[in-house]
Amino acid sequence: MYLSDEAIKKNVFNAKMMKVVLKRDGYELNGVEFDLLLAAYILNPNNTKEDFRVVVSNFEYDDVSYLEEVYQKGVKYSVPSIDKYSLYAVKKAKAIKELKKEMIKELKTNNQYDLFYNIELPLSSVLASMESTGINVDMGLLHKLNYENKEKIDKLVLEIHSLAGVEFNVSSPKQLGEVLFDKLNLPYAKKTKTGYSTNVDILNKLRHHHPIIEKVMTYRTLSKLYSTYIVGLENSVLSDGKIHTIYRQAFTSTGRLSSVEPNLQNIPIRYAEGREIRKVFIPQKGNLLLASDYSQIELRVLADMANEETLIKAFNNNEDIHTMTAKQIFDKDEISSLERRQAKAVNFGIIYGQSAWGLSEEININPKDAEKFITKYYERFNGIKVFMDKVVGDTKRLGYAETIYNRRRYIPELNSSIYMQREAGKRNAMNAPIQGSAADIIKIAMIKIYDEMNKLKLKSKLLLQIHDELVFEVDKDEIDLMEKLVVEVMENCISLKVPLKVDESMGKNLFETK
DNA sequence: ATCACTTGCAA
DNA sequence: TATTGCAAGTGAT
Ligand SMILES: [Mg+2]
Repeated sequence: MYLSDEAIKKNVFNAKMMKVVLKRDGYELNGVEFDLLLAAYILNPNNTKEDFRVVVSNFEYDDVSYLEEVYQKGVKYSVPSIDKYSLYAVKKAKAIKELKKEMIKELKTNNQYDLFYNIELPLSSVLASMESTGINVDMGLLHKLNYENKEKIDKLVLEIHSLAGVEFNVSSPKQLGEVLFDKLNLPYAKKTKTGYSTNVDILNKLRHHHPIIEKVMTYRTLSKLYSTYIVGLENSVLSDGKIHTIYRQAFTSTGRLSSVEPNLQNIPIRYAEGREIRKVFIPQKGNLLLASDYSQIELRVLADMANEETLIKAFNNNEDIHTMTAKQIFDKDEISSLERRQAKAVNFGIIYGQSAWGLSEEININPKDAEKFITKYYERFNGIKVFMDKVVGDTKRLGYAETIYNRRRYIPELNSSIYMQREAGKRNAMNAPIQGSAADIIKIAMIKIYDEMNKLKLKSKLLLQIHDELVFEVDKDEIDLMEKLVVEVMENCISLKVPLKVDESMGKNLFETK
């Protein structure tokens, strides 16, 4: 009753975790009006630890033990005695009580109370529900993929040893480097801190120099899939047959979420072999999966924030943005697929604050041409240029960059005496408002969708968030309703100078949704 | 055990 | 010398 009573207000540290743990034991937690973890994160997302003591230390408060003291480290880890834990709990409660007022005051001073109270706090309930629900997994298929991949990898290793004329650990970049560049004397030897570089860019250049290269590349692909996505996911399935990822809500410096144990925000999709993994993610009986993703949300956010006329017009006319960009920077009307690809890279680069050199490396052109593209881009999209210069200037002056919803990222590196750090600081400053505002927007959409689904007492569930995409488990009786509801809310949850566009796709597994 | 490093997966 | 992440395997400590 105390826990579930909305009218009894609670002040806590990490409401999301509390809700998930309590739910597991059959208790509901409602009425949270202050979460110190979230408040501290909003006040400064660089302070990113989840240890209570470490967080409050940033507010000059030290009368609480470190987690390590309460639980011990490593093998010595143990559940503390009741007395020890009680003291810890009471100290935490006291700290929350004492810090609450000044933290809320600071949030209000910064115009961040709305972000705290109306976005992050309600979002913690949405995320708790997503974590508790979990996503269903086809264990049989996962085991089958395990067997098939193991066989392929074993064969590849034998072939690679034979081609090398020596047995070695193919997974060791050190040993592989020595085989390729010392024993086989292949070109493009490039040093890293610890030895030769053997990453995919290097291997690609070596493709036609020796038949071992192709095999090594296939080995890399398959062993990545095997270790991280087949064995890794198998080990993450709980006794309910589901995977329950944990979202870190108070961690990234831009305001994005991240996903751990396992990370469900980096499931393969770009290449066919890896994409197969997606077939193991299936809905519960009587449901389908619905994936809804924002189209070009970061460029749309940029168009809005920079008030860039040409870009705004293009989005309002629902033009293909990369083709439009190509027309502008190449000064012509007919755009080849290569030119579109290059323009797409430029658009990406703009969001990341990329240099001409970086762009040239990315799309294999010479730095001079890359420089021309970028110059032309800023000429044709002058609003972007003005905006980026303003962001860097403001950030240097204020110490932080900010999003549409006043989320801050402090960037002290901008005043560093070291050139590289200053340059990195500029890129961080240019990227933070874009990536961060996109994160704000999808968070708002999640809250509104979750509220609406509860109001309508729907059986469907929000399962996953992948930065610009939401995945739902949709009851077969609610398909039409959910398709409409999700697009409607995602596209209209905020109003920018450009429309937001959402693509939806329904399927029997995560492979089919797209 | 823990850590730094390299590599590769996603938006 | 492109942003934000997580995690596996190796090899050193
Ligand atoms: Mg998208």
